[in-house]
Amino acid sequence: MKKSEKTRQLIIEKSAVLFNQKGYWGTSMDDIMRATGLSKGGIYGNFGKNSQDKKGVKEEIAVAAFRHAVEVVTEEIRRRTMVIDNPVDKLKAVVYFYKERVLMPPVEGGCPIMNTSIEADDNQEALQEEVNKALDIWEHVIARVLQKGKDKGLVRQDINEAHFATVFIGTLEGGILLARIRKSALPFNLMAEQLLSLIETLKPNG
Amino acid sequence: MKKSEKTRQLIIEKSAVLFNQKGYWGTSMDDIMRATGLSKGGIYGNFGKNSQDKKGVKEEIAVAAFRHAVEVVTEEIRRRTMVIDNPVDKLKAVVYFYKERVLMPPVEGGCPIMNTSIEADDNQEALQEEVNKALDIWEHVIARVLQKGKDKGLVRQDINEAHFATVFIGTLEGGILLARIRKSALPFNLMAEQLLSLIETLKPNG
DNA sequence: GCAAAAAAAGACCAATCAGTTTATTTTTGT
DNA sequence: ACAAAAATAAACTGATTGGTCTTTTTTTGC
Repeated sequence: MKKSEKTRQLIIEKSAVLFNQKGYWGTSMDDIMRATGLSKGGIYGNFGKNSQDKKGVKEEIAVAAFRHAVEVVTEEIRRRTMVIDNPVDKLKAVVYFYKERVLMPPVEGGCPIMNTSIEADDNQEALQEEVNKALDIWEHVIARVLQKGKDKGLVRQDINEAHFATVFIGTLEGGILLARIRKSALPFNLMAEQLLSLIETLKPNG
Repeated sequence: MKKSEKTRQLIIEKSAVLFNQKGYWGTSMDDIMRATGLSKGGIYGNFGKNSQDKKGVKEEIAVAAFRHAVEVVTEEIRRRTMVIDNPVDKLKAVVYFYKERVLMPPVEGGCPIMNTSIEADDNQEALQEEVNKALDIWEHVIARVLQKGKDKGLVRQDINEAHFATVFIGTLEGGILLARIRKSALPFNLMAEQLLSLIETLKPNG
């Protein structure tokens, strides 16, 4: 790994936390310099290289940081759920994961999808698109789990996987939002209760 | 009504939209000047009056703007629901309202509670507190509707009003978030479906 | 180990930030 | 209608914004 790639990674990792905590407009290049210990040259020398001009380096970093933040979260969830075979238990494990971590999220600041989507300006198309991509992936992962469950006869055939995935994510996000406002896990736990009942209804012969 | 009060109201109304759309850090005093057609003097002359110095006028406006935005939303919902007596139908009407308005919200930019809570910095205690107050009121309103329903025998006695209120709001917010990311009402409608079923379970003798 | 290339430091830029101040206009109470 | 008071305009402040540029240092390929 070249030096520049290491530095790039450092910038991405440090700024991912900054952006997730303080938002895009609340984070300055100076913040990123301080967090990485780099100078202007160190930052601008590693970003904006492959584009005609360096206008928009901050947004370029924000996009890379967002991708990284999502990757960190998904990786932690993957670690927790990959050992679980049963699709119903797998989904429950995701809920349990969030129950443990709503107030101590993998990336400080909360859910990157929620934070980024809400703050992303209309002219920040790149960021908006990244958010949509991340959501697409999430929904597909859940839908695939359900499909496999159907194939094995562990999930009812009349379930619409895509629709279930949307409700699953929406309920989690709603719970995360309230828990963060209240600085308490209780609101999330109430949402989780609903979600766990909903997951139960996936089982056939119920 | 004195002139200054009219101007104050103008500033609050215009900046409520700005803050809800572009966020606190994304909105500048210049934006507010342009939106109101006022100069620096016009803005700073009407805010920061009752405090020792004028440091923090922007946040003072943001707090007033947030209160106003919440008031606009609640007023619209009140208009729609006050004619409904049955508590179950009343809650359903709230869901219907959001179904119609997720992509055309009373205040452009979406739900002020969601937007403000996510962007509000840790040092912006005033804003955080306003968000919590607004959420308190919302939860109490819903809880009171449920309590009245219990009194009339239209709602099951074993329902925890406060908990139900939290799940109600959380599900709405989760739906709003996804709908706004997708720029589509579909995700909200799926969440609304769940919520309407949940509301049905409030009925006794079910 | 050395020259070429890459990376980083840091001074610098114009633009913009929130906020202040003074001069002028408008509103107000009489 | 008029004087006092309130409201507003607009020039100004110093700090900070994202980004550029030149110089120095470090890494790289041989």
